[in-house]
Order: sequence, then structure tokens, then C-alpha cells
Amino acid sequence: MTAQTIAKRTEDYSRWYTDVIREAELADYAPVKGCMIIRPWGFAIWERIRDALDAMIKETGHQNAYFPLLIPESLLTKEAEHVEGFSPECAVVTHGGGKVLEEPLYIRPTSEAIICSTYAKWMSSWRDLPILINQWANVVRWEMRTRLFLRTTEFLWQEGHTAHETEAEAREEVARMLEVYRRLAEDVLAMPVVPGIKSRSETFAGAVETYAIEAMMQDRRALQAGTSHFLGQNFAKAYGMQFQGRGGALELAWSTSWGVSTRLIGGLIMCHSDDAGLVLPPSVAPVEVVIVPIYHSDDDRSALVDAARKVGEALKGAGLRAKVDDRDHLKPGAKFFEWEKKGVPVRLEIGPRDLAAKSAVAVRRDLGKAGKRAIPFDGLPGEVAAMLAAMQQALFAAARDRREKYTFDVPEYGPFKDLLNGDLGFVRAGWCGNAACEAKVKEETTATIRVIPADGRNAPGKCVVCGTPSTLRPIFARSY
RNA sequence: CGGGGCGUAGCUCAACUUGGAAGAGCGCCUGGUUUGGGUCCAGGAGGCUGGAGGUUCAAAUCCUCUCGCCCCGACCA
Repeated sequence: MTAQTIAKRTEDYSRWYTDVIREAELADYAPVKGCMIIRPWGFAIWERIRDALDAMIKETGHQNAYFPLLIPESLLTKEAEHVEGFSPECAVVTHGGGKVLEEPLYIRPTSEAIICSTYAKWMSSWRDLPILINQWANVVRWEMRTRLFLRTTEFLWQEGHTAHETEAEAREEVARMLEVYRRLAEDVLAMPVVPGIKSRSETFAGAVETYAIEAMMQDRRALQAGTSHFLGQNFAKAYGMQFQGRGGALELAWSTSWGVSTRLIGGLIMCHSDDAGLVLPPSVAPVEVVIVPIYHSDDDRSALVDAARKVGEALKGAGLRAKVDDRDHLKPGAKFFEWEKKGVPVRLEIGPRDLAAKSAVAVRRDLGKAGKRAIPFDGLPGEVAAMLAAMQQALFAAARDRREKYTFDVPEYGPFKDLLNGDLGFVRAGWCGNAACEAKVKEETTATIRVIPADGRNAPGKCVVCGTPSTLRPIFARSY
């Protein structure tokens, strides 16, 4: 027996998290602090997410483009709040070609500066609007404390940047993309989220408003999974995004930006995985079904590997991502453990008994051995597809039930603090909108306002901290 | 930036307290054996002990400095 290599969630949640990543071979540490190497299995998951989201971004009328990594200091510093927010966490290039550069170049922490200044050149008439562009890129933020996928010094993301003629159009765009993110999280990642607006203190540097989707992890902490910013005319002023309007006057554009990152993979892990390792929702699994032939002799071997391959071809023919594990130097048990750690949703075992019965034993990753059942070869692709669909639903339902179970309505400050300090989940409560009350909660519980959902924006009540009448009802939680 | 832990084989670590020939398990390579939940046996490859300096007849071990990583906090959209 090989020793257990993954810590139990109940004993050491953060150790468990890094163990799952290591054992599933999702990522590795790099020579530079906070940087991570995304290994093929991890990157294949990212590609699944990326391809799904890319299609949605294009369906909503956006085009992809690419802007450069290096941003001149003078450009980044034009929007005061923006630079104040980002400057401390920027990496700066000071040398090039063996010489000290005349002007330092910032490695982008986000691309508003370079993109907005470019848009300024591209717009002269209202007919040039809207500009709807997305880019897939890497960014660097010198975070003090890093964690694989959740907060790395360099990470991959997409950032959409749009410019519009009117405020209403820009606001529509912000809402549209937040909804795209909600669909991505819930329908693809099987991760239920709460969409809503951020408080002022949590708003993106330079934005007028920040909207986000917030998910609950298995340790009941919150994870911000995606953001959509209404930038108003702040960046238009800073970067000269003006155009001649329908009436002939010069007008400032209204802009937005929105992004999700490789952090989503961290969310996936903490949302669905268990003590045996990674659990992947079928829609993002690089391999949906793995087929393991089981044999006792060389004669058996060729017949069973053949059968496994035929089944594999049939599944692939039905559009499923199937893999036959025909490695001869590993016993079936070793293969089972390996694919479990990697989160493959369905395993098919085909041994002599199954071959004789013309069926395969199927095991769903989230149900384990208890859910074993035999499925006849005839109709296998349909049955497996149904199992995958059921698993996708089951993962979502389990995560949603967990979130609902651990979301509380607490009007009194005492119990409110206890719940948050006990890491017991999301807490909904009235808030007067005053930053001082928000800060007090943070100081006394380390929890923050994660998001103010739509139904919490006009909800008469009393501020949980100061007791004055309130209309806001945010979700408070500790977060990653 | 504060607190804690740690750098020794690909990985996890032992040897350090009390200086005296660098080890184990896993993984890897060869051959055989095995295969319905991590087979077993035999043989083998693999190290400037993170780096620099110091003390000493002798340093993985003691001292100084340095680089880096992990965890907890502060910070973070």
C-alpha cells in the first residue's frame, strides 16, 4: 500500500488544496516566487474553460485582439486612482538591450492603460462605436502572498475592454458580461455563483462600479470568480477617448472592462474535489471517460485491450472524450487511483467476465465504488453520455445545496460576528452603506462584503453594525 | 513587511543536538513475476548536502552573511 498523499479536507484544508493540485499534476512551482508552471493536465482544463468562454464572448459580439505586455510608465500613471491601486504591485522593466531605459516599462497588471489609449486613436465619430474587444493574455501582479491558481504572480486571463457612445449602452455591456460569467460558472464549471455589485472599498481601481460573481468553496469561504467593471468616463478622460457625437459636439466615451482568470481552476478544485483528489465536472474534463482493460494472461490481454479500444472508438464516435489506458506495466488498481486523483468523471472497467457478458463496469468519480454498475456494450455511448450529464447536474446541485445550507440571515451584530469568525459561511445582513461600518466588520471578523445581490439593493432594514435604517443587504463572508 | 517552518538523490525525508567515509522509502532503468482497488523478487543508475565566507586536522552538522520556497497574518480587484 502506498501512503495517503492527500491531506484530508477536515484536517488541513489548505494542505489538501495543494496536495490535490500536485497529485493531479495540474501545476508545479516555478523558480520565481509566486509563479507557477501549468502542467498539461491543468492546461487542458484551462483550454476547456477558455474555449467555452471564448465562444460566448464571440456570440455576444466581441472580437479578439492582442495588445502588448509592456506599458510605458507615463501611460499607466494617467488615471490617478488606477495607478494608485496598481503601482505597488507592478513589476517594472528598467533595462533593455544592456542599457538603462529612458522610461521604465511596466509589465501589465491589467491593460486598461494601453488599450484605452489605443481606442482613443481609433475613435473619431460616434459611428466608430462601440468598440468591443477581448484579449487572452498573461498579466503580472506582485502579490505578497500567493497560492497556486488562486493568486499567482503571473496568471492567465481574458480581459474584455469596450467603449460605448452612451452610459446606458456601457451599463448594458457590464450586465451582459456578468451574465456570461454566471453562465460559464454555473453551466460549465457547475459552480453556483451569486452575481452582484461590489461595495466602494472593493471596487476596481479607477472604476465607477464593479460587479462580480461570488462562489462558496467547500470550506465555506468566498471566491471572487469573475468581475465586470463599469468604468464610466474615468478612463475616457485620462486617455482621451473622445468622439464627435450625433449632435456634432465632442463627447467622452463610456467604457467597461471585464475578466476571468486561471483562478477559476482554483475555484473548481475547492468547489468539487474530495479527499481522494480532483473531481472534474464533465464539461471541463480533458478526458471524460477512461477505459481500463483487466486481464490475467497474455491471451486475455490482446482480447481485452482490443475490446477496450473498440469501446473507446465507439465513445469517441459519439463525441465523447475517451481514453483507453492500455499501459501494461501498471495493475488496474494503480490506474484507478491515478485517474481518480486526476478527476476523470467516468471510469469503465472491462475484464474477462465483462467481455463474456458483453458489458463494462462503470464508475462515476463523485459516487465512487458504491456507484458501480454494469452497462451492456450496446448503447454504451448513450449511457455514458447520460452518466456524464447526470454528474454535471449532481455536482452543481451539491454545491448549490451547500451554499444554501451555509447562507444565513442574521440581523443582530453579536451572532453575525460569531458566524463570520467561525467561518460558517455567507451571512446576509442590512448595511447602511457607510464605509466605516464595513471597515468595522472587516476589523472584527476579517470578513468583507463580497457582493450586494440584485435583491439586496432595495431591501429595507437596519444596518447590522450601527442599527440605522438601511436599504442594502449584502453578503458578508471571509474570502480567498 | 511581521511570525513560524524548511532548503541533503526526480519526490518525501533521515543523519545535524554531541563535527569523523552521505542514507532510507517512493519514483526511475534491466530482467522475471503479477494484473477485478496502489504486485512481488533480483540487479542497477542517480548527490559539489541552495550559495558565499569563517572556525577546525576534519563541516550536511558549528558561526556569519546571502538567495529561495512553504504555511499563518497584514495586503490584494
